[in-house]
Amino acid sequence: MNISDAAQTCQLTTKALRHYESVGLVVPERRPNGYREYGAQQLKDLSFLAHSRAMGFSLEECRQLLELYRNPGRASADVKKLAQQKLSQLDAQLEQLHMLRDSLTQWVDHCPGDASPTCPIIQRLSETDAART
Amino acid sequence: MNISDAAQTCQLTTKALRHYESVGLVVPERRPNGYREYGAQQLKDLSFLAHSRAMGFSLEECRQLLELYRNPGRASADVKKLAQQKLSQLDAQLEQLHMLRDSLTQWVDHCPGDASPTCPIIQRLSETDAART
DNA sequence: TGTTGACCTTGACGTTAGGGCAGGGTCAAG
DNA sequence: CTTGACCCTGCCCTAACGTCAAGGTCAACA
Repeated sequence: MNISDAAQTCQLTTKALRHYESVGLVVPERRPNGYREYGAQQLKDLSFLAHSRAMGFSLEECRQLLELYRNPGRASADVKKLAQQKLSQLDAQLEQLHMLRDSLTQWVDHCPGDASPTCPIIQRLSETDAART
Repeated sequence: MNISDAAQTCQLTTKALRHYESVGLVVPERRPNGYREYGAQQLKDLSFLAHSRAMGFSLEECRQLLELYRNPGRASADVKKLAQQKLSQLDAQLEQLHMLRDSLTQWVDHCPGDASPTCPIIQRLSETDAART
């Protein structure tokens, strides 16, 4: 299967597929004319990759997941560990973003939003250092 | 004030300050020897920038905020609009991350985490396309 | 047979917001 | 006069591709 068909099948772009090959994640065969030939196994790997990426895993994390996916002798504990790591990252990120959102929401609520220059948002951002809400 | 003192004062790095200058955000004077000289206004701008960055605004968004900050004739409505845009982005990102976290949490909960290769996480990631939780 | 248009190849550069390093100039203290 | 702590510019690096350019290949159609 050609690269663009493989890409469409797996909901990816041709550029992504070339990238995955360049970093050694999914390496297709080559036909005599130099065209990439994606086989059934590659297509499965690419789908797995696409789903892993969609779940927020980085390419390096995907590399580890893919290794486990390909290894029938894997231990589910290893998979779980990777997932839990990602979960921790997600939680940390969520906490951070929540705080930003809460602050920003308050600031927006207190901003008149009219033609006057007085604005609590600007004031907060310019405060040298003090108790900030 | 020298660049490293300015950086320390504003909780930034010298590299960041040089970067902000290179993109025209905060441009200090130069002394005869070529050293950057950060004045009171630059320090205020940099603090404002640091706080804006910490609130999740991109440098381009910071550029607009800085423009409003510097302009005494600004309308708070313009500031509010930028903040609301950022808020929308944050909400969208939070929603996305929440969904990821919820799915991942379920998958982790259902993974035995032992030495067996059977793992719902791997299974979910390799499903060609079906109803996924 | 020739030619077009759609596909494929590689390679280089752009993106964000700086980090890190190399090579070299400047300054203040001892 | 030297040493160490600064400062300067410029280049390459990050993640995960997107975009563009120049050129090779292929299948169909006149």
